[in-house]
Amino acid sequence: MTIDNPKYKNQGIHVMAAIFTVEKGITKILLVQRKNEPFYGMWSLPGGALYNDEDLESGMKRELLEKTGLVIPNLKLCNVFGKVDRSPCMRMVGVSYLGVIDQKSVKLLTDTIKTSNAEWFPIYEIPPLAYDHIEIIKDALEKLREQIVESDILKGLFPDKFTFPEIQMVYEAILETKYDRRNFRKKLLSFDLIEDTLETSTFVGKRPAKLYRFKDKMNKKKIL
Amino acid sequence: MTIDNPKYKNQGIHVMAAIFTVEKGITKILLVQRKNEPFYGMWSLPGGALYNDEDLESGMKRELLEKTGLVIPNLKLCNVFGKVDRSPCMRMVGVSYLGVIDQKSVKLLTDTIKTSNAEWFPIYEIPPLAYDHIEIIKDALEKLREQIVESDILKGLFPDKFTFPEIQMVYEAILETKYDRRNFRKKLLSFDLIEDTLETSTFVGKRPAKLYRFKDKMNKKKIL
DNA sequence: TTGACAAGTGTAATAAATACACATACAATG
DNA sequence: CATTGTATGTGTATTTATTACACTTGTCAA
Repeated sequence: MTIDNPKYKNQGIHVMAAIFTVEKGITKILLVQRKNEPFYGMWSLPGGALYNDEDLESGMKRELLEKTGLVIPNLKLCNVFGKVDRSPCMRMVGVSYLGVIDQKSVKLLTDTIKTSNAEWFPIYEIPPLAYDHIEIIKDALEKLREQIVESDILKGLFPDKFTFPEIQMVYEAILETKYDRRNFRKKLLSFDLIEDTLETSTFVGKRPAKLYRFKDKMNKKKIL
Repeated sequence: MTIDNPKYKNQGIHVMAAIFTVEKGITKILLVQRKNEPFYGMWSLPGGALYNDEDLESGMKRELLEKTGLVIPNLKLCNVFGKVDRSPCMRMVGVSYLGVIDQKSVKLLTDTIKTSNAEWFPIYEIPPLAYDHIEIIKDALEKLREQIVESDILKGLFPDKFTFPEIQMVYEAILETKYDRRNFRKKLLSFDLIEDTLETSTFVGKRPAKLYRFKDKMNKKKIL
């Protein structure tokens, strides 16, 4: 195979990040506003073209930093989008990443070389998006819902310590359900993902809550 | 972004298929032998470069057909491999697919324009492979083990009818465990994936077994 | 008809998931 | 300083799912 064969020419790889947060019980996603054609002025997932000399994940991290200023600790490969017509200019295969972060702990860049804005949008108030990004978000949200069960992806939201009421609220927001306090605690502890810090949150005027943190190791899920 | 920017030039997409079968209790994978540099003479997963004018999955199907003669009914997107140095010539991002088929029901092409052979290899007797294909197989096998539980991916092995002893043997081969006959039957039926055909296998001289088939619809898995 | 062989089936014991209510720690107030 | 409000923490009984386990049935061949 040679680079000069027109069958293979003009291909590129696009990396995009679906970064979620939960704020006051509302699940939100990070979008940026485009400053260039195509899709000038429209909102889209942060991302861009992969360079030749960088790994996929490095490219994703660079793009995220350039367009939003964020560094996401727990970025996970999510999916591939390969329809011929998904990008109007050249042939781009899209690779999506999934991440979670605490909205309050970060400051977004709101003007960069390629974007004129960056904002968190509630997942039920997403504006019209560039490319096939709305499909990519739907897919990423599904994956997020699968992954918060028995994975440490929520470490992005709680890099440090958290209380049970806090993390339960996040589960309920993302999965759109309510759980019994006692059963939720029992279940989450059984996953062996988190541990007691022996500290308590000295806090708002009610009974203080115990503080937990994510463990380093992960547990294996058994099948059948 | 423009095609002339050298940062983005010389990228390509490689599609590869990890096609598994089970024969007499042995899990096997389909490999082809390369007829060209790089990796001349070595075995590899069937696959090749994506054309500009085809969707990812179409490209995968074309490559599979060209290199092995196979048409796999239930091909599933598996993973993406994006390390810079994974291909020695130009920058190629790899996309893997996962499939299952009945070895007995197909005839492999053993000489094509790019390959000099195609063979089923037991997963514990895989020869040295081109590129990072051994990693891709390990990953695909993990995914296969996840997917045969509560998905219809084994439809590829049993496009038509099958008996419980037959399908149990396949589960046991892939997952490398043994299951109790009664419990296995109860479990598989509870997934709501298969149905009784009301026929029996008129067969080898022992008690005839009932025949089942995969349903068309699938069931949803609940989380937490 | 009888024996060998693999297929079919049900139930008891154990483990997991669910439903549910009261006690406790802090802070603000009288 | 006692009382009240509020959100946190905890245990147990019930139901459901999983696991372990043994005998009966249909066909072929002797």
